[in-house]
Amino acid sequence: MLIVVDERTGRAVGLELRRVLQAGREMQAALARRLGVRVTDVQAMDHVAATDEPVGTVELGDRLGMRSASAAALVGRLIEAGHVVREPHPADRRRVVLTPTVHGRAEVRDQLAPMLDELTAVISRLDDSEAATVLWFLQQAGAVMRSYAALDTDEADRGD
Amino acid sequence: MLIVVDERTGRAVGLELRRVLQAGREMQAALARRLGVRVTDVQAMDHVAATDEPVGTVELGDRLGMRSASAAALVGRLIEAGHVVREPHPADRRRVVLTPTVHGRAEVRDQLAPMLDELTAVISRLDDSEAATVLWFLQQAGAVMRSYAALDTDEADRGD
DNA sequence: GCACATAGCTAGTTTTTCTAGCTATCATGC
DNA sequence: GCATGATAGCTAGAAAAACTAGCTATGTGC
Repeated sequence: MLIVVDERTGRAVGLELRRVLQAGREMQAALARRLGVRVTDVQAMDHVAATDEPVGTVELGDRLGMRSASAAALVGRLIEAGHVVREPHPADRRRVVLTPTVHGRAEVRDQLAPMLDELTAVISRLDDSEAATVLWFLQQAGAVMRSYAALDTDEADRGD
Repeated sequence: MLIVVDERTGRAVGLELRRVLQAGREMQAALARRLGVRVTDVQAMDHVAATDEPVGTVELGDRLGMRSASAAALVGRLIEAGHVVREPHPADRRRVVLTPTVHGRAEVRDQLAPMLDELTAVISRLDDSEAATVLWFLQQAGAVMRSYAALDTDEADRGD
């Protein structure tokens, strides 16, 4: 077995990733307070706004760990608040496509702007190869976590 | 102004960080399902188990973005489920110190073990200097997000 | 000692999520 | 082409969680 990172550093990286996830939660809690909404709603907006492929009600619920009925209620709230719009899916008439409104997108962006600027500043201190390393790590870590989450979906089908 | 990372790569790093935070949420949602508890409870366990300094009821609530009353109820649930114990703070008699039980810690660890192994494998593919870069970035990103969250606490004091 | 802030809790209310079950649409096998 | 089963989304009513308001006890600063 190849060990290129000494054990202590490896532990530190893992721990720091955990702390980043925690910090992300704290940040979202703060954002939710500022916008006057619940944490769930902020998380939902993040998922609606960030994905390349369109998100529907059930998909959104899966990602947030809630049932489809709860997700439907959540989407209703977001629509009523004017944060997202619900449109029919072009190819599948069962589905809907959720898209953030200009207003919803701007509200979040305005609140996060100072933090995103700082984050950009941090990134800009990396040189090209360092940025590539960080990018690779984030991709790998994200993939590992997503595959763990996907495993659960399969098990849920068994209905234990 | 010094730009060492080209704009496209910088954007990619920021986006990937966002995706990691999302993946972290999905992972926790999956973990919550497997353990048969709510997402909030898993997040609470994470904060109770991970910090160097002891966490109390109010502090826990702050990190999760909830009021102290809700946090007290949450702690009650965790205690009743046998996941944490509540002990008096050694120096401040107003406070309590929350500590995960052996049982609670083991339950989470068992469920996460396969994912943590994969994560360790990813980290071990970094050489020393790469790991240092990743560690630095995670520390910086975490700090930025935490300081954003802390800002909110100040504003909340103004009670607007 | 006194005023004020902080940690934690209880009680009652509001909000959110859940379970159960329904319709409509899609995918598959015959 | 049409059953069969799966999937996306929704409604209704029940259960759970978070909220507001307000309280006690302890700590902090004058």
